[in-house]
Amino acid sequence: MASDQVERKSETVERILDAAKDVFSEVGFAGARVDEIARRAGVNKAALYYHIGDKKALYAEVIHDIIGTAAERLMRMIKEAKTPEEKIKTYIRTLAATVDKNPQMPRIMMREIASGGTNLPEVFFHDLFSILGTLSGIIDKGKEDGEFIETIPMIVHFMIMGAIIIYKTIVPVIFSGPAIPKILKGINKNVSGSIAQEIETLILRAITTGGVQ
Amino acid sequence: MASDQVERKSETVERILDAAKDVFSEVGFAGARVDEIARRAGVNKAALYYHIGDKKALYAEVIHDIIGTAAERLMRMIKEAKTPEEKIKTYIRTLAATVDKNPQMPRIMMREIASGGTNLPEVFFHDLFSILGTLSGIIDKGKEDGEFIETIPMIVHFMIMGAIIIYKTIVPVIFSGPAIPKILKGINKNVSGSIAQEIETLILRAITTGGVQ
Amino acid sequence: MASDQVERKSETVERILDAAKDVFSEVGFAGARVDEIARRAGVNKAALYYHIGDKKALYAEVIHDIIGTAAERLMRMIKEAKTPEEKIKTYIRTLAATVDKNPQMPRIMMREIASGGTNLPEVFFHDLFSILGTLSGIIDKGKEDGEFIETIPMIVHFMIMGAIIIYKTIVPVIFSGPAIPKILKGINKNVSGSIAQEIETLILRAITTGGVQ
Amino acid sequence: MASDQVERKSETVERILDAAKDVFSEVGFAGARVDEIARRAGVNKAALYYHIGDKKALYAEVIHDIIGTAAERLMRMIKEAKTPEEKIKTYIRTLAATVDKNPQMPRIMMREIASGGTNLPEVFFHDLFSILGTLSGIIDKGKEDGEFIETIPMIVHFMIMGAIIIYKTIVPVIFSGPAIPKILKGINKNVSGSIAQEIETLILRAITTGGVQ
DNA sequence: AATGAATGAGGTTTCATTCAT
DNA sequence: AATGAATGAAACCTCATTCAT
Repeated sequence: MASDQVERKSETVERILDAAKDVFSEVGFAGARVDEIARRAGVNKAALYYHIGDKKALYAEVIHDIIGTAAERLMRMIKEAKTPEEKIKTYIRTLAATVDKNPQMPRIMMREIASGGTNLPEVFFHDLFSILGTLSGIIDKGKEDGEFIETIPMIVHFMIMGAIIIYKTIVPVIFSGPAIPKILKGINKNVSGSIAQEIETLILRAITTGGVQ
Repeated sequence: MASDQVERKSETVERILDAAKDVFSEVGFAGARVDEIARRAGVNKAALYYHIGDKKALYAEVIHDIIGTAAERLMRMIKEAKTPEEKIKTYIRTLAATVDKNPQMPRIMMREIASGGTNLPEVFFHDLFSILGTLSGIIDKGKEDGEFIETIPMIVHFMIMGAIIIYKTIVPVIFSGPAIPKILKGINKNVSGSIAQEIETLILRAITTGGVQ
Repeated sequence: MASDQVERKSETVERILDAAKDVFSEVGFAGARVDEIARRAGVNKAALYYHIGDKKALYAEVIHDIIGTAAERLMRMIKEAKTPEEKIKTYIRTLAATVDKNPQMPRIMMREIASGGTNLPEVFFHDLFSILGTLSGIIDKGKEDGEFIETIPMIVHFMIMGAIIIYKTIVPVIFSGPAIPKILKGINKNVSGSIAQEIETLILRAITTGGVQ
Repeated sequence: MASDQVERKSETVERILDAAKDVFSEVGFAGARVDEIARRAGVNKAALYYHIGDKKALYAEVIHDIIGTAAERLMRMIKEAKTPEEKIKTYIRTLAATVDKNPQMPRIMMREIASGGTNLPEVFFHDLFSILGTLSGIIDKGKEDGEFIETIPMIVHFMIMGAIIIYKTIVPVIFSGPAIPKILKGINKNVSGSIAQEIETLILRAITTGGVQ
C-alpha cells in the first residue's frame, strides 16, 4: 500500500542512521565515535545533533529501527503459516532472511544481550515475549496433534536465534582469521540459504515425535 | 588442589584480574573504565599499571584467563567419553558447567565475536577449530556407525553454544526486567542442571538417525 | 499617544526586542541563547539575524532601548520640580517608577556594572554623569540655602539606586525562596509605592540639616 | 586559635579557587571559561576536575567561600558592639572592610542577585535573614530607647549594601571610562575608609530621632 | 609495592552564525 | 520576510596514562 511508510524520513536522517547502524554494529555503543558516524554519513557533527539528538538518542533510534521492524515482521509471517511445522519453518526462514537484510542486527543484538539489554527498548522484550508465546503456542498445538514432543520453547528459540546470530557474526571473523581449516568446507555465507534449511531440519528433527527416542 | 597452580599470582594481581573480568564482562572493553576496575579491586590505579600494564594488556590477560582453561578442559573431558552419544552429552554438559563456573565468559565472548574477534588470541581460534574438528569427528564416527545423520558440525556447535550463552546472559535480564510472563514457568536458573539436559535431548534427537525424517 | 514614536518598528522587531530584553535580563549576555530569544519571540532564528544582526547587535539594541529613555526622562522630571527637596523626591520617585515600568532594567544594569560596563554605550556614562551632576547641583543648592548638609552626591545616588535596584530584584527571589521569615512583614511589592516613599523619608532625613522632619 | 582553620586546603586547590574567584567575578558564570580558570591557576584543566569537579561545583565552592565567611564575620562583629548606634556603625564598617578584603565579592553578588539567586546556597538566604533580623533588632531596640525612628530594616540594609557594592564595582568602571568629570573629586578608592564613614553618617542621620548630629 | 596528583589527547555537546530556498 | 538545515569553532568534560614520592 501507498501508506506503508507514513512518515518519510529525510535523506539526511536516513544517511545518519545508516552510518550509525554500521558503526554501532562494528564497535558497540561505547566504542562508537560520534565523529566517525558523522563522517561516514557525510554530515557535520552538529547536523547529527540537530536532526536526532545525542549519542544515546541516536543509538535508541538505531535499536528501534533494527529490532522494531524485525520482530513485527516475524510475527506477521508466522501468523500466515498454517500447520505448526510450517510455522516453525517460516519462523526460522524469516529470522534468517531478516538477518541477511540487516547485517548489523546480529552484532548489535549480541552486544545488547551481553550488556544485559540495558539499552533495549521495552518493545524488544514485548516482542521477545510475543515470539516466545507464539512459539510456545505452536509447540503446544503440535503436541496436542501428537506431532511435537514436550519441550521448553525458550530453549528452542535460543537454539535457533543463537545458531543464526552466531553463525552470521562468526563466519566473517573466521574467514578473516589466521588459518582457515578444512572443516569449514561447504559453507555458504548466505544464512537464508542452505544454513536456514539445515537449521530447519535439525530443529524439526529435534522436536518432532515419531521414530525412536 | 590449590597448589597445582604453577605460577602463584600475588593476591593483588588476583584481585585486579577478578575486578577486570567483572567490569569487562559488564560493559565491554571500550565501556570499561580503568578507574572502576581499580576501585573494585581495591587498589590504586597506578598499582594496576605497575602490576599488569595498560588497559589492553589487562584485557588480554582476562581473555587468556577465561578462554585458556575452558577449551582445554572441554577437549580433555570429551576424550574420556566412550561412545559418540556420550561424547556429545559430555560436550554439552562440560560447556554448560564451564559457563556456570565463569559467568563472565559468555558476555565477553559474545562481545568479542561481535567485534570481529580483533582482541581474541590465536589460541581462541585454535581451540575453536579443535572443538569443531573434534565435534566433526564425533559426528562422522556416529555417521559411520549409522547412529548420526549427515549434518554441518559448525551449525550444531552454534546451536549448542548459542542456546547456552544466550540463555545464560538473557535470563537474568528478563527476570530483572519489566513484566515476567507465564511462559517462563519451570525454568531453572542453573544452566548446568536441567537446561543442559534439555539441550542434550534436543540435540541428540536432532542428529540421531532412526525413525522418520 | 502611540503615534509619538517617530520611527515605527515592525511588529516582528518589537517582539524580538521584547524577548531579548527578557532573556538578557534573566541570564545575562553570555548566558543568553539566541535560540531561546527567537523561540520566545516566535520567529525563526534566521529571521532574527535578518532583522537585527548578531547577538551583540541585539544586545546593544536592548541596552539602548532600556537606558536611553530612562535617563532622559529622569532629567526632564527633575527639572520640573521646584525646591531642592522637591527635586530629590521627584528623583527618587521617577527612578522607582522607571524601574517598575522596565522590570528588566535593574538586572541588566547590575550585570553590566559587574562586568565593568564594557557593553554600556557612551550615552550611559553621559547620562550617569548628568544625573550625578544634577544631583550634585541640587545638593549644593540645598546647602547654600542651609537646607542640606555637605555630603558626597555619588554616595547618595548609590544609596538610592542600590536600595531600589536590589529591592526590586531580590524581593521576588526571597518570596519564591525557602522559608519566608517574619521580618518581611508589611512589604509592598510595588517599589514606586510605599518603598519609594520610605526611601524619600530616609534620604531626606539623612541630608537635611537641623530639626525634625 | 590554632584550630581556626581545621582543614587546610592544598595549595593547588587554593590556586584554583583564587583563579575561579577572579574569572567568575569578571565575566560571570556563563561567561567564564574553564580553560581560562585552569590557565590562571597554572594547572591542567583535568586537575581542576580532579580536585573540585565540574564548573558548577567550582562555582558553588567560590560562592561558599565568599559568602559563607563574610556573613558569619559580620554577625560576630555586630554582637560585640554595645549600643545600637555602635552596632550600626560596626555593621557598615565590617561590610565595607569585607568587601575590601574580597574585591570579587560585590561583582559576584550583583550578578547573583540579578540572576535571581539561583546559584546562591541556602546559607546565603539564611545569613541574609539573620542579618535582617539582627538589624531589625538593633533598630527596634534603638526605637525603644527613643533613639531611632520607625522604619523598614530591609530598606536600610539595601541602602547600605547597595551603596557599598555599587560604589565598589562602579568606581573602577568610571575611572577606566571615557571622560572623568569633575564631580568625582575627593573620592577615595578605599571603601572602608572615608566612604564607609560617609555612609555611617548618612544612615545614622536618617534613622536617628531628634536634633542635629 | 603503593599512592595522590597531574596531564595530554580526545570525546561529546553546544552555539552563534550562515545558506539555500 | 521567513524558514529548515547545515556548519565551524569552541565549550565542557573524561580517560588512559605517568610522575614524584
